Amino acid sequence: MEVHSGKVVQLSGPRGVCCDCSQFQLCLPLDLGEADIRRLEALMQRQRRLARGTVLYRSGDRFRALYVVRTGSLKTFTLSRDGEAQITGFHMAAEMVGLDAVSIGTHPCEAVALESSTVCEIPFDDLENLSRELPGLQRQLLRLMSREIFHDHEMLQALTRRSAEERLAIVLMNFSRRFARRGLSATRFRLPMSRNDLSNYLGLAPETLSRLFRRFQEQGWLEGRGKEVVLLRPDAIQEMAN
Amino acid sequence: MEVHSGKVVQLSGPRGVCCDCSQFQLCLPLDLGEADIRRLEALMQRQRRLARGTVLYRSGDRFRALYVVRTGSLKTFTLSRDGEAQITGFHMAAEMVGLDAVSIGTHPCEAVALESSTVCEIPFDDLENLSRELPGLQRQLLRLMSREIFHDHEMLQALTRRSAEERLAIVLMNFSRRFARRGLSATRFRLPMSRNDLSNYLGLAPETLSRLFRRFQEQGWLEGRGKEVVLLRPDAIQEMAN
DNA sequence: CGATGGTTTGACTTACCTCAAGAACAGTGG
DNA sequence: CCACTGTTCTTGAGGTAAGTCAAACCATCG
Repeated sequence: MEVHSGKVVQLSGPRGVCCDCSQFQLCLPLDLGEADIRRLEALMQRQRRLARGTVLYRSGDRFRALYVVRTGSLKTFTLSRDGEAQITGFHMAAEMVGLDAVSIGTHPCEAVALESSTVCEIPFDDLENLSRELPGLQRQLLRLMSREIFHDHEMLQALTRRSAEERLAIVLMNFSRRFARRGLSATRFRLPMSRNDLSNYLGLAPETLSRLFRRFQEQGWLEGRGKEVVLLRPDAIQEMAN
Repeated sequence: MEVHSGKVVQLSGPRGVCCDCSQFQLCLPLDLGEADIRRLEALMQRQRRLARGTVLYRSGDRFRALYVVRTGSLKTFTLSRDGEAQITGFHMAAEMVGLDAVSIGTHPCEAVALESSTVCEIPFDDLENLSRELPGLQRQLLRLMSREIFHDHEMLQALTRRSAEERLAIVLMNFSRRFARRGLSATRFRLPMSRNDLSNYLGLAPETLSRLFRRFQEQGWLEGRGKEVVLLRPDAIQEMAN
């Protein structure tokens, strides 16, 4: 699962923030020369600030760029014919958004900031051109997409074969891993999304999710007030997630 | 959804069968010179025959090649810790298998022939190298992966927000479209997989699926004996699938 | 022919959803 | 700092879609 290996490429952007790639998955496993770094850097100059609730792109928008979350977090969701939303993913710092649009040229889902966030815009045409010259970059791009597929398959498995409480355990451990990857605590973190969003993502009613949180607390597995969560028995939760 | 446009590249393989690309999604939208066609062709020479039930690759196998289904059909599925299978997809002629392995270098799922089938093997390293020189090929590769993500998201939506009968309607129309795309009848076809596999894919108990088929027949929407299916009211089924 | 595995049917159970009503919370403005 | 309003979250009661279990049925196929 972890593709984070190899030399870390440190990029410093124009304002010294945008292109600090120590977290950004697209650069990480690359081993580029100074000149190549500059070129990749050039693609990532454009940065956008998003207030909570801001739409990054809408379903149906023309696909022009991929985005890397720099700070904060986003959710992506599809809207069915009758306006029902289905959340397809949450995207935290260092993660990429928009990969599902490459195929059809328009965004099949909508991306919205869950909190005040910043994202880095990468024009796709330019990225594609550059990746033609940098084999490592090309491979990494494919890897990211493949990883997305892999994740979706895990999610499919979870949503069909697992009980509600198993799903909660799975998603909790998933977040735990993603926070840990960024050097944050694996047992004490803040879920950036509402209970509603989370229940939607898990294919459950909000009421069911609420009851599950209570049950987990009664069992002494976690403590949570609001969005803050402390995992007291990560081993037990992991066991449940299997 | 349909990326099938542009000039059709006709390739004739060594035995005159392997590389007839009129159906193969990787070549379709390309506009290549004679020399390039030969090179792409060269990647696809290796063909494998699979008897029903034959394993193409196992979960955990080192990832070396992608496969294109030439005839017959395959299923792919993941195995959870405790041996439970979750079918992630059915793959018919002209469709590609193995894309989810690019990320981690090993196959995360297992591929098995549903009937006597043939597949075309494409060594991934070679494909990657060639795609560096042929921009159209590179883009098409990304597109295929993105389409897979798109499909998975649709599936996620179906499995969480839709009732059992809606799911059946969705999958029936999906197959209908895929058969039609290959020039076969959209209303009269043979489902290559067992009821068990189909129910697993839809996240339902086999019994539930059986009852659904009966209900659809009672309503005069379809007729089916065994794996043969005739859609009598595709409009109604489409309506249900929404 | 019986043996094997897939499929159907019926009776019963249950995990989760729905509905409805409070409770906690987050802004907003006084 | 406190009302006030709207929103999100929790809790309870009751219903139902789909799962489970068990048995009968039906195809292949040696």
